[in-house]
Amino acid sequence: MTEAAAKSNKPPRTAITPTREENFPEWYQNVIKAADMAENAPVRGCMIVKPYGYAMWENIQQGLDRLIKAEGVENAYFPLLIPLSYFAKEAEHIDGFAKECAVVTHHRLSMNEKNELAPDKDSVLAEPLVIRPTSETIIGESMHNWVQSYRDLPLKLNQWCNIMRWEMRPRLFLRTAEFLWQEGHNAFATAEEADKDARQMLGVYQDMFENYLAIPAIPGAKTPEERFPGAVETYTLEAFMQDGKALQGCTSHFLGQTFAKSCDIKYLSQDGTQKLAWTTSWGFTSRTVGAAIMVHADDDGMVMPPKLAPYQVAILPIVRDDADTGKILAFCDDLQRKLAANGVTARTDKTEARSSDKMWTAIKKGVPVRVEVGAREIAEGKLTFTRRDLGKDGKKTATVDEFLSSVGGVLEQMHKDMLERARAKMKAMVTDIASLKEMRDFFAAEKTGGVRLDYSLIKGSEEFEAIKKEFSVTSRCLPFSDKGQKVIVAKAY
RNA sequence: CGGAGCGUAGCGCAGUCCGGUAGCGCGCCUGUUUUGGGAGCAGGAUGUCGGGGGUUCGAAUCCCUCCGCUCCGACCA
Repeated sequence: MTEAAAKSNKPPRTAITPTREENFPEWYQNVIKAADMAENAPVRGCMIVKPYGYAMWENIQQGLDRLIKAEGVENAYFPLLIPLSYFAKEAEHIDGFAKECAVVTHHRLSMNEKNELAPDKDSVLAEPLVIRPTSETIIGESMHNWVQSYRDLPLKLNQWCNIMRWEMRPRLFLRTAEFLWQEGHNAFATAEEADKDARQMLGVYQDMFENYLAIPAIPGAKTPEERFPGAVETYTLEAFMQDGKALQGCTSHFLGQTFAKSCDIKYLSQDGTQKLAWTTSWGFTSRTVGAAIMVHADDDGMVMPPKLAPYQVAILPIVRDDADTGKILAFCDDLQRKLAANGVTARTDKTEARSSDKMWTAIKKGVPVRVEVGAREIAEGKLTFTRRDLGKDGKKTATVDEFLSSVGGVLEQMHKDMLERARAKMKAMVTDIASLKEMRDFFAAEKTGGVRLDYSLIKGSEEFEAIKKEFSVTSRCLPFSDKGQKVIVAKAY
C-alpha cells in the first residue's frame, strides 16, 4: 500500500466499479461508458458508437483494409436490401439465418384510421426485401453475371458495410442487432485454390489480431455443427477473454460449390466445358472492439492497443498558477505538433479540469501514453510520461528530444507487452485433458477457461452432448497446430 | 423467446410492504481557497417517479395493461 493510501485508511479505489472479479458483465459495460465509446440506441439491440469508440473502429478498418488489398482484393459495395427470392435459393443458408432476419414489406408511410403514422396498407411490396444478415446470395448473383471464363477468375471482392441480425440478447459491440463489418467474397476455378484462400484470409485476420489488436488467438477449424450455414469448412480465430470465456474473433469460410450452385456461378474452362466456381467468404466485425476491451482493459478502465488508439498520447497541462498557463499550453501545442511530425497522434487536454481529473479521464479512456507538462517540466526542459499499462509506478522523465525519438519505441514495446501478457493469460485458460470424465470434473469445478482433448473423444458422444447442455459449453475449434486431432471446448460469448 | 430482477434528477440509489407537498450521494452551475494519482468550504439548479388506464378526496406507493433495461438460459459474429 502506498503511504497516501495508508494515511487515508481507504481501500484502493478503482476507476471502474464493479471490478472484473466482482461482476465481469457489468464491469464491461462500465468500461465502455467510462471511456465514452458507445451507448445503447433507442431501438433495442442497436448501438450508438460514439466518436471515441468509432475512431478505434476506423483505425481497425484502415489497418485491415490495407492488409486485405495486399491480397489482391478490390472493394465494392452491394445493396442493403436483398430480394427474398435470392435468399430462398440456398436451403441450408435459410435454415441458419431465417430466425434473425428483419424484412422490409412497405415502401410508404401514411396516416391510418387512428390518425397514427403507419406503414401504408397500399404500399405493400410485391416481393419482401430482407435487410442483409450477410451478402453471399446477392454477391453471388453479381458473380453469376460477371464470371464468364476462367480468365475472370479468381474474382476477389470485399465490402465494408453494416449488417442486421435480429439478436435476442444484445450486448454493446459483442452482439448487436446491427453491426459493422467487412465481408469478403472470392471465387476460384478450383477447390484447392478456394480452400487455400479461406485459410490465407484467416491468416490476414490473425495478423490483424496480433499485430494491431494485441490479441492472441487460436486459429483452427469449426466442427461440422458449428459451421457457417452452407459452408464446407469454417475457419475461426478463437480468443479467450479475461473471465475465461472464449470468443469467436472472426471467421473465414470455404463454401465449396454451395453458392456457385445456388447462384449459378459458372465459367468456361480451358478445355471448353462449363464448370462451377468455388467460393469463399470471410468477415471481421465491430465485435473485435469488444474483444479488445475484454482482453486488455483493467479495473481502471480501457487500455487501448497502441496501434489502434484514437490518439496515442494524452498531453496533460498541469496548471497551478494562471501566469504560467499561456506558456504551458504553448509548450503542449508545440509538443503535439512535433509528435504529429513523428507520426504519433496526440491530444492536449485543454479543459479546465484539475490535473488529477485530466489524468483519470485519460486512464479511463486507455490512452497508451500520458505526458504531464507543468512549470517544472518547462523549467527543466524535461517532461514526465507514463504508460497506461504500467500505472503511476512506471512514470519516467525525458527531455523533449529524448521523448520524441523514443515514443515510437515506447508504443511498440507497450504493444508487445500487452500481447505477451494476453498470451500468457490465454495459455493459462486452456487445460489439456484426456477424457470426458475430466471434462465434466473441470466444468463442474467451475474452473476458468476451457479444455483441450482428442477430438475423437467427443465425436458422436452422448456424454459430450450432456456436458454441453449441462454446462453450456461448446466446441470452439480444432486448432491447426494439432492438425485437427484435438478440440477446444469452452463457454463462449 | 423462457426464467429472475429492475425502471424515481445527468449517474448511482432510498422512499413502494402500511396512499397524504419528491429525497440522498455523486456529478453539474456560481464564488472562493486548492491543484503533480480521484480537494475543502459556502451558495444554487435539475424530476411529466418508464407509458397508458383504473381505484381513491388524494397514487412513486394499490390494481390492470403495455414498453424498456440487466442478468441467466436457448440462438448467434
